[in-house]
Amino acid sequence: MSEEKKKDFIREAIDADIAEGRFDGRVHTRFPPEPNGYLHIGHAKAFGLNFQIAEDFGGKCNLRFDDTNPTKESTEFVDAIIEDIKWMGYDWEDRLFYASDYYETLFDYAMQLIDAGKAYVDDLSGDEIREYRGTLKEPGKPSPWRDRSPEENRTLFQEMRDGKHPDGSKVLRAKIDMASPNINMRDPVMYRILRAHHHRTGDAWCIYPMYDWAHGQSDSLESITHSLCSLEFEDHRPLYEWFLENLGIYAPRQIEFARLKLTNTVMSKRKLRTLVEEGVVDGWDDPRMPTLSGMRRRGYPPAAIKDFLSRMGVAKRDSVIDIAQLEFSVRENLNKNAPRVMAVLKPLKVVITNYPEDQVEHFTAINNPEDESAGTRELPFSREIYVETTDFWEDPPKKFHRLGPGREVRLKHAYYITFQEAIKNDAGEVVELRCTYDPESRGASTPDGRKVRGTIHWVSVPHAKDAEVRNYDRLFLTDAPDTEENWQESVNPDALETLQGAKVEPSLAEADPGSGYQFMRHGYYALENKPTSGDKLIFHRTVPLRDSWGKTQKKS
RNA sequence: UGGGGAGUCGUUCAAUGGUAGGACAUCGGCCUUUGACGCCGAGUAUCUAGGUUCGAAUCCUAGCUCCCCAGCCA
Repeated sequence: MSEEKKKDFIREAIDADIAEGRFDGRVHTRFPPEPNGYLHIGHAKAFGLNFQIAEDFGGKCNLRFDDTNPTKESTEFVDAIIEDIKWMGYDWEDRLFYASDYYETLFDYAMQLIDAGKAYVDDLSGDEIREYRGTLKEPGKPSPWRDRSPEENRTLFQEMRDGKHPDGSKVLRAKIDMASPNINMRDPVMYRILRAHHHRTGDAWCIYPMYDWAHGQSDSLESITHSLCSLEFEDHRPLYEWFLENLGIYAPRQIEFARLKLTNTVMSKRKLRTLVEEGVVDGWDDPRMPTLSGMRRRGYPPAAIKDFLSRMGVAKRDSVIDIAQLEFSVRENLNKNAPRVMAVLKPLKVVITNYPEDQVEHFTAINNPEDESAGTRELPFSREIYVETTDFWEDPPKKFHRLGPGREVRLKHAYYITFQEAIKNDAGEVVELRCTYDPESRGASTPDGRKVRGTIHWVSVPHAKDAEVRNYDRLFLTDAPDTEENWQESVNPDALETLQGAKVEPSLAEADPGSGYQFMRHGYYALENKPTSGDKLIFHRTVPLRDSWGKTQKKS
């Protein structure tokens, strides 16, 4: 289906490179996450693009952790990132790398620049460096240490590595141009002294490369042909090229694209981390989060996420995509793949007064009308059933095709029943319904072919299984909370609704953790994928069914 | 107002000098043993002003608006 789809500007650029014979026609990409948080759907756009392009062009894609800041990184994040990318169906084979694999090489490269008089050790403090850097309009001025000799720089830099200087006392900087209009070129810091335990190199190093110094060389070392990254690195490109050129090593082509943003959520790692740390959500994998682990738990199929991403395409313009677009892809996927089951979320007991007291019948139900191969299952039916509380209305509007005074409805797969009486408690609340059924309507249609407009779902009381159902809504009430000063005030307090007393059909007792279903007339739900205590079933609402009835109701 | 980017329906992606199109969203209608799905239909867009051209979203000029950059973060 995506065959006729227009190629994006990146693929066009790669086509052109191949046509020219650039990189000998090779295509080799990479996804370079920093292991300082969980991956979200924005990252999925980035790694999906890299892996997909490699696949489409018959090339390869590496996974490389850009682990240059040990104070923020951990193996927990490394493991989570690996799990998420695998879940999305991508494979880097044996090409799993870390920037920390290259620390030694990077150190040697730095020495090369020092020897060439293109890097120097600076004793200025952090504040001073900032002052000397100038502003967006004013050029910077050279550090007093800028003209140290290569010999002295070599000695000092070695001492930095050997731990002879305290944290923050010195840095290694590239000697480029303090007056450059591009601030990234004003003698950027290459190394800082940082006595921090690294998740892979342990305490072997007390100096760590800056991302800008590590990134381009890492791509070079891996013979990457196309370094795809987001827009904000556009003006770092000249710096990366400067490093590569002055080192005299292989240079990839960097192409920048716009990050993915979604409405009604936040996407920055800092904000996601805040939500986790302040307990606004239960963790990185809370189903309300835009993280891949959250979406997995919530029941979003990887294929639906991929479909969404391919529909969105890739461009350079800043955009915020309506989250409804994602939900569309999820619904479309689940509509084809999710088995239909009946679940009563807010149960109301119905006694079918003319149905034999101890009788149990079984009806054959189609598992998925969209997929014949999904087969059928047997549904037990008895005198007492649960129906949805909202499927009864004492004083219904005209177009309410459900239970109410004098109304007959179809019980999906079973019988027609007609409302007779509502039993109320002392508070006047309806606690039970009395109905009669038409034995002629077995299988939910009658010989006389009469029309019954309403069809409702139900669960047999003695066969029902208990379940907890968690209904999710948008995490934020506003379109772009990311741009708001007090963004946390836009958190949707009703983003989670927990229903404790749900009753579901017995077949669900055998459901696999993480598997998805359509609760008919409600939405798509996924069984909790984490170990739970007790035998209660916990379902997460993946996405509700579209509801034109609810929509028209709201209008009136 | 230094440098780097970007402006096309409500949203997003296309149209690469030749009829501005798709998807989502919205609004109608049909269908229905899920008020789902499906089907049919509708409306709404080229940032502005000039210029080149038979013809401009596309090329030129001048503006305007938005995003990114002054971490020893990535």
